[in-house]
Amino acid sequence: MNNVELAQTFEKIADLLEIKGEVIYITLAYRRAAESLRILGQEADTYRATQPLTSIPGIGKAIAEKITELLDTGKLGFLEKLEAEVPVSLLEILEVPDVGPKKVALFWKQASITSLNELEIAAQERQLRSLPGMGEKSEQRILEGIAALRRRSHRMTLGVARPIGLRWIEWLRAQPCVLQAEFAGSLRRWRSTIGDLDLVAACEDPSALMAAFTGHPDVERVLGQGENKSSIELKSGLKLQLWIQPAANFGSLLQYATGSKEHNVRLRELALKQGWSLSERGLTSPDGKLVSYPDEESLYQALGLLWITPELREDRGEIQAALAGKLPALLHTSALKAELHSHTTWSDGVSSIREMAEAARQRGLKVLAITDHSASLGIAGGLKAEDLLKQRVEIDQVQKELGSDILLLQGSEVEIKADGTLDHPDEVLARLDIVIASLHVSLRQPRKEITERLLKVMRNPHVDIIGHPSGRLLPNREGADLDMDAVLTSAKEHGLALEINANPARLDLDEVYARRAAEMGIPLTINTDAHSSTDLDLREYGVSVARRAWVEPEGVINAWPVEKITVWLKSRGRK
DNA sequence: GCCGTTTTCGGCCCGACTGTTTTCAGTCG
Repeated sequence: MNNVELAQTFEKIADLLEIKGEVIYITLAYRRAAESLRILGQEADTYRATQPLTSIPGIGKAIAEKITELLDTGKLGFLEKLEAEVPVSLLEILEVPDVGPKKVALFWKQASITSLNELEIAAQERQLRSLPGMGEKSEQRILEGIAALRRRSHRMTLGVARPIGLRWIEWLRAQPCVLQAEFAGSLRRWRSTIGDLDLVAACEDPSALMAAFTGHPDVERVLGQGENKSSIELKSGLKLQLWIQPAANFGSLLQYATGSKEHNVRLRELALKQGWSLSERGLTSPDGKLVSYPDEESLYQALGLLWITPELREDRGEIQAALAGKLPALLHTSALKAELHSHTTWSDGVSSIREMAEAARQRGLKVLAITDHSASLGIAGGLKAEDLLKQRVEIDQVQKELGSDILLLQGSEVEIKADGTLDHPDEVLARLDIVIASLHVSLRQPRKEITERLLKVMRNPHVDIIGHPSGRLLPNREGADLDMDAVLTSAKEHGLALEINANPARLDLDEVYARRAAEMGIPLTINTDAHSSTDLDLREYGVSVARRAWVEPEGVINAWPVEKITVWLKSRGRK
């Protein structure tokens, strides 16, 4: 059982216990443990070989025993007993918006409803309104909720959400009373996928702004409307929330709406220890006096903290670090000097070598590696060995024309074939300036097989970088079922670099393994995998992964001085 | 169920909004 499966098991336990009516803090403990496992960056099975599971935050004696049972037997007696008490099909009802554990228990115990279909029929037949605490409106809301659930649009990638968020900010700032407006939530934290869009505004006439918001022409339904907070569903299915506060309190509001929820909980606990109570309205002193904060910096400062960049606000140690004055010095896009993964018209790119080089130079890059696909990736027009010789001539020519402003490297993104061999023979790889090996096909191989396939490639001394290691495609296609512990260990052993692919549909390595890799001292490389010159602007998405992974500039090859990059390549046997 | 520069027991974040209610419970973020 891997960490994701363990986490899902504990989330299921939490849901079932909540419906059962267990004390809320017990369910919270299971959820916290699940999250800890998700971000561990090392399989629990490997972890326990060197240190006790109870050293993981949020995991104590009871949950550690359950993990051990799951790892050793694949089963959990506690869960089996629980499932015999609480029907698992109730969990699908829990997904309905505005239906929580209390309502689920009510439907189950008082109306014998145990599935989504039964709930829908009962609502259609007007049987729910007679239950205690229910009425006509609640019944209608449940029918709407079921419909919303069925047409639910899945999470968006960051690359889709950012332009939408920016347009809404523009709209907000154009409204008459608005003094400040930002997007908040997971979009501001640069999470790789985004569910709903959270917006905040400072405005002295909130009711007018709320009316404009809920009356926007793109609105399909108004989900809620109040003085300080409203939420809408657009015709596209996207949900938006808007919070409004006076400008004097914009910092508290922005902080609150940015989250994450877990970060905010920790922050409030910290405030409480210092005798304050924290909310989106500001800090309340023990004698009930409310203090507002116009910006986030002053709010964090009031709690004795350095300002924490939104990317770190996930309750992964950032508050302790800020208290100790030891926040990481994170990477900025402007620090990137190199792009080591790009495609041109020689394979499936749309820009020429010259256009790519010019675009890279304009963006302040000092190194550009041209890494077109290898032959077997037929769909991408991959290059054969003889094509590489011809391409080298063109690269040399462009290099001569552009002079020393930018260093062009000839590389290849070599296909890792299903049997674990590479698409070019070693003598061809040896002639190149840099080699990326990537998985594109047969990603569904069983864990053992696909891990061994990748490890075999990593042992080849002519491979410098593993491109987008998992092969995932956001928001929906899972990556390969790799044993990442083994992959990271091998990268460390062979001095290989692992890529953080900056394409918002990839962001692969993800932040969990990027953090682990950096801790292990494995060099990371942030590349856009550009298929056009404008794709070079995707660098900021890759940087966001590194930032969320606490990676500092020294850990990223692209942020090294050019001389250090060439020294690294030489150390790998490149000329 | 977890955790400890107040505590190994007794705490564990906070407010807005909705609907059903005459003061509050449930849900959400």
